[in-house]
Amino acid sequence: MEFGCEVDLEELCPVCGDKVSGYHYGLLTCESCKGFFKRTVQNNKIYACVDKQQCRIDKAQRKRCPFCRFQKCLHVGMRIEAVRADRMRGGRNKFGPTYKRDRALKQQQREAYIRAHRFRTESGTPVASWIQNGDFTFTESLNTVTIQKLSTPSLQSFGPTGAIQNLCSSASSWTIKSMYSNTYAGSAVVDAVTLMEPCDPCSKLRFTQDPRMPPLVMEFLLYDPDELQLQRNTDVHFQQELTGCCSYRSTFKQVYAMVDLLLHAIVEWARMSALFKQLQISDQMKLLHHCWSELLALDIISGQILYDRQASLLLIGDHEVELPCTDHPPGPSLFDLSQRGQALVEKLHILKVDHQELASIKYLILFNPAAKELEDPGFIEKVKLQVGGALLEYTRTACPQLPNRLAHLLEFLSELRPLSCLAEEYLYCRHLRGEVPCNSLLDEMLHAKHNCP
DNA sequence: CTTCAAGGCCAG
DNA sequence: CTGGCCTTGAAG
Repeated sequence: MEFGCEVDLEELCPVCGDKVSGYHYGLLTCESCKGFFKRTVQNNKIYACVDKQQCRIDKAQRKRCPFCRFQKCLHVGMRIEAVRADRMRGGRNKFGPTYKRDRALKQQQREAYIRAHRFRTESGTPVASWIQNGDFTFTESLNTVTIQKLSTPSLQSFGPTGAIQNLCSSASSWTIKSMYSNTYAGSAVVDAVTLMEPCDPCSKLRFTQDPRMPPLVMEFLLYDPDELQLQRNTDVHFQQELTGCCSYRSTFKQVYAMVDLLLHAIVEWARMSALFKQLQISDQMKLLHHCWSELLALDIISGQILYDRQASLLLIGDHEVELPCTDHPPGPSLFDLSQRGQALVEKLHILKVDHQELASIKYLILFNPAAKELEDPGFIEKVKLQVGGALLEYTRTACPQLPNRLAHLLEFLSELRPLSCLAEEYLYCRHLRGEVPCNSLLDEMLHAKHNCP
């Protein structure tokens, strides 16, 4: 109420743009499209388009072509299987949890918006101007996302769908899980809470002055752990763990300790994310097991970009590890890895990538619907699209002279992947030789990848 | 108990 | 056939 022109994030029906009346058959739609979809499916209706099957569907014209209207219903993600074959009334269906998460996601979006609003108002930026800029166009990606790929309306598919199966297995060793219950007592002694306390907003306030920064990107930036926080913890860690450790193997011991420390930071960072919290624990683990090496590689590369870490050295602050070139066993060498990493660092330097972009890219890596056996890939896909949309919005406004900037960032991502695979292979080779400390987070990550078929 | 997304009803 | 409003009933 404090701002008369408060932008209401009121939803519009993704089919026709009319006012939404609630969740119907998988997503927020208006009452009329709900009824239309129900009638079509219940009565097995087959429509035909008299034109080119690409009629525009809006509130005024939605009655004109039921064929295209139904196509659009399917395209935006309305679910045939949510129409009950037995016509039973009342109660709840299996989409209940999906609706709940979607609501939470939207709530998160609203909060980010309000926070952004407050920052901008406090920093004296006229509010009205950026509201008029349509700062929230990226949220449209939520509505236009195709949840289910249905090329043609198939009205016969009423049978049990089994689309979401409970494939969850809890057979692995779960160091992450123990972190989840706050009883982790592994080798890397890290106070996980202090590691991830939100950064002092003032230190990043200068970034929030830009009135056009998408709220989601600002949120990512504000909650991105910074170098000082990591360093504080590594100081403690190294004093405790590595004093007097200067034998020839200590270099690798340090690498593993550092990797483990970074992995802890990564897991904690993810866990603190409001978007990530919406997922079931099993999906959280699957995502982390799937992308840990990419996030690790990105962390190391980001350190060089953002904090100008020395190129030939690894990891954090004062605890840099010198790379030996005499790394002869089979598999990739640390030297190879650093060479390839360096190439990517160069690339990011040329791109002049900034903290906002790096913080957002981490979410693109984390929310990867390609991770295996996810319970709710649809939600993860949605988040990915949302993050991508916010990043696109950000790059467009921050760098209007480079309209293809997002494509370059995504290209970087596609090049990061093979590097992270190589790094994983490297660590796995060393793991096979018994060099990776048991019960470490790294140990768990390597097992999760290589034990699962 | 309340919620809210299903199905049902019926004037237009 | 449409779409606004009503009834239902499992989940929380």
